[in-house]
Amino acid sequence: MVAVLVIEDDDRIRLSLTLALEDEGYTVHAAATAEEGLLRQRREPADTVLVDLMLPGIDGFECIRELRRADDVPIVVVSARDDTHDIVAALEAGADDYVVKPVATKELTARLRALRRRARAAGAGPRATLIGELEIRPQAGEVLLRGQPLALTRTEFRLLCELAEHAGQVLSRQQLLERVWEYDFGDERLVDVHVGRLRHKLEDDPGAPARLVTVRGLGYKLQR
Amino acid sequence: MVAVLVIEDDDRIRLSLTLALEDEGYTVHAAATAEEGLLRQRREPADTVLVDLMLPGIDGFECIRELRRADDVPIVVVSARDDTHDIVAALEAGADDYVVKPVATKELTARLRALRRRARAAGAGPRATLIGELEIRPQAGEVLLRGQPLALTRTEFRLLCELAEHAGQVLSRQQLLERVWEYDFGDERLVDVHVGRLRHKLEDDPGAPARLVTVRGLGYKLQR
DNA sequence: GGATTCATGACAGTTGTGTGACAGATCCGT
DNA sequence: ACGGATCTGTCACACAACTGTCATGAATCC
Repeated sequence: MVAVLVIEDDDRIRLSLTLALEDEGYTVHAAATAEEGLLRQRREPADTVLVDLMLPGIDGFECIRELRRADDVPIVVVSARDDTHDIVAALEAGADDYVVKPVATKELTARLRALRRRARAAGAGPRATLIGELEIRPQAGEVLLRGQPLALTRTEFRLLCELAEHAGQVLSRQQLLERVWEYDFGDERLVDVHVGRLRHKLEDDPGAPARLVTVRGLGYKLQR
Repeated sequence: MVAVLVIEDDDRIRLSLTLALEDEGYTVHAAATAEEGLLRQRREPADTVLVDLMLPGIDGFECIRELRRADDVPIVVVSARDDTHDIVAALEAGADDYVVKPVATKELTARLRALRRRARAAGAGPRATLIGELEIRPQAGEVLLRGQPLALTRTEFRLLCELAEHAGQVLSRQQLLERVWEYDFGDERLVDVHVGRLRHKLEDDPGAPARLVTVRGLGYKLQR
């Protein structure tokens, strides 16, 4: 299931894009503002983003830069025919491609396919996600707590990613060893140590963990 | 036997979905309201849920969020063709996929198969179940009493699971020893002690047990 | 009333978890 | 290549939580 995020303030254009893309078999996430689109992308990342340049509030350029900050999801800009200057600026801001209004469905889907193929060839990884007050950006290799970046080591980062991917579920030390360290056997206490170190960085009170909790006898769990 | 829960208020659509799915070999749990569906899913979890967005009382979105809270059962949304905004909202609420009315049986079963395949690949575990006011979530390693988490030890948790799996039936001390402790022999009084401890955590008045009752001469039983 | 069954508090041994110390590995700038 | 800083994995110890046993007394049965 391929998902496309459409950020477009004009209701009629947004709806027509949505229907056209759905007819082509895409799952469409629609947003009327950059803010809404960015939030949506954080919570449930699409595989490609289609963004109009003329938006109320945060404009298209800023929106592109913000999307880029999280990961390298392919971005297609939608612009008016004569905005050549804007198109250049958008590509500079980080967009990958553009289409001009009025949008021809055939052309749009062709470009989306091309972009996705390129992205896949480049080996696209997992997308950024938000869990509670934690934002994880695998591409950028960074984690934000309430918007503030956390300085995590690589192991801590991978451990957190693994826990985040199964947020709300308990992961055993064995599972974590296998997935984070790729050890098929080994000392499970290793996990404890790194969990402890991670807690010092992401818990307000490491003595009473609220986010990364221990489930005695079972393992660890990242609260949703 | 694969079970699908269908939550749909329109009698005709519900019936037609039920018949279509049964023809495809699914076991169908049908519910006309979100309340009924949620209850049903807790008591007798299906492998996939099909939910209409327009429901009386608790609406489809809330219903999706509630289902998600318990476990990661695949959820498919059924919506009217032009509810694109609603579809987006539903996916945001935690749905995995959607189909639009009128539902084509072929498409529906294809999507169900795809979802189930994905769920299996992700290694789905046992589903959450509800017994009276008790909710057991094996994946999250937690038990809720009226929505409040209970701090159970591992033995207590396993004992409760065993009793829950046969809720309403009496289990002898010997059976519990074998299944929870994997002792083929041993002191049956051990069970008494742990039942007592469990009662302190899940009975309102441990002196007069209402949920975990003893059947003198036979064993213990968890009330449905 | 005596026998049986069950509930419970106390207790000691066991297990599970958190953490600080440390030495080797790795990274990085010079 | 060198030296310092950071990171990683191991270990030992402390402490808290859990477990199983036992003794005692209450409830129930015959």
